[in-house]
Amino acid sequence: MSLKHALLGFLSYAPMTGYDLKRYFDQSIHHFWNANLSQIYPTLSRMVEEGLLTMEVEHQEDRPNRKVYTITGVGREELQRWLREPLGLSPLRVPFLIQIFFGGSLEKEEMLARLRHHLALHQERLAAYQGPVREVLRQNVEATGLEREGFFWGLTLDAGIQCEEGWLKWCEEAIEKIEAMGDGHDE
Amino acid sequence: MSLKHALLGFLSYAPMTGYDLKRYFDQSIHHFWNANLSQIYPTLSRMVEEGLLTMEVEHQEDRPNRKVYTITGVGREELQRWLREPLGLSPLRVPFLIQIFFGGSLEKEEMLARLRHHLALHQERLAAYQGPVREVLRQNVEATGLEREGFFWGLTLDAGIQCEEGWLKWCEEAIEKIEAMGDGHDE
DNA sequence: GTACAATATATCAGGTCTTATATAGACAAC
DNA sequence: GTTGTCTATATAAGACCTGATATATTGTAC
Repeated sequence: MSLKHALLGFLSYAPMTGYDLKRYFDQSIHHFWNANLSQIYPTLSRMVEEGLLTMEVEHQEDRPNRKVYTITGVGREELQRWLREPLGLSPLRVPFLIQIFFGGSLEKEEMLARLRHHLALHQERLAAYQGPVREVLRQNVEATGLEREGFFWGLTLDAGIQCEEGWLKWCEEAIEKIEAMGDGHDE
Repeated sequence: MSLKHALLGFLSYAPMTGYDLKRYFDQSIHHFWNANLSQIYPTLSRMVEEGLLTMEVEHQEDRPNRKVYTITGVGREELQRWLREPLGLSPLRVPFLIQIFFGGSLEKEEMLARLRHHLALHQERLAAYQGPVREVLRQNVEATGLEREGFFWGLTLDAGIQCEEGWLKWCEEAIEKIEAMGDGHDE
């Protein structure tokens, strides 16, 4: 289970609450793995049962108590073990390509609209990766001083950018090909 | 729910059993959407309840009866509606990048091993897309005569290829960068 | 001729993830 | 002044998906 190991990873930097962890997810690995609080909380509880984490309650008066999670020795070992484990390729899940696959019955203009919309979404995402997302990463390296770690954080962002560039190129080529087609349902 | 619409898509070509549908999935959209039989069967049942499909049992003596599913008018309408619906970008889920992200604590050689392994997997997959997968697609177009549909089937395969090429480039660049690093745990 | 894989069909248990809901203070908008 | 949104914390219901299991025939390997 990858979520478990992502949580171990962040908790190997410092003890945190589920809410803190969610913020780290959103800030740093959101471009290749997301998680909801409603998924993080029960997973943390399970990890305590498994001995990977310990939990301490910090009382607060004005809002719900903070449950601070700390990684155990067993947790660190498990993280190290998993980091060395060879993983297969993760299957893709792209609903948009289902629309394309069965798009034979749509008119040419409708298909073009779909593709142009998708192109715009990927352009936006690419711009975010190259701008604000890269910037947050840089700030995190500066704030923590984790130079070596930061190098690998950057690598994952490079992967996201490479991916987006691939999608952009594909969208552009697909649009060209469809524009070159005859009108209506034939070519 | 995308699975539902993928099933509607295939059933818009011809009536089929769950088992048949699984074969189509594996043959044609496997590179961007997969589904198990254990997921397909209950989904088909639900779709009958929703009025999107009808089911007829064909008795067989030597093996379990065939349950043949046929798309209804309502089902066709729902498919057409969905094909025109703008979709957001699907979030990526790449466990391998979690390993990279938290890989700062691994030795250089261990990281290189991870990346080279991953590179080989993507090379394999790219070769499959360019060879056998493309060939099966061509045969399906020939067998069905669905020229226009085949064009869109091909587009989805192009997307898969583009994606794989992006990954290959990323892996190669990452390997170069890490090789250029000093030994041990620094810089 | 016996073991193993593939074809053909399907269910069930359980794990993962999403969506909706709950509480409560602070702060901004209008 | 009240509506909305943000910070901060968490649970519950249910949808979605994976992995294991079941059965019976046909074909392949040794």
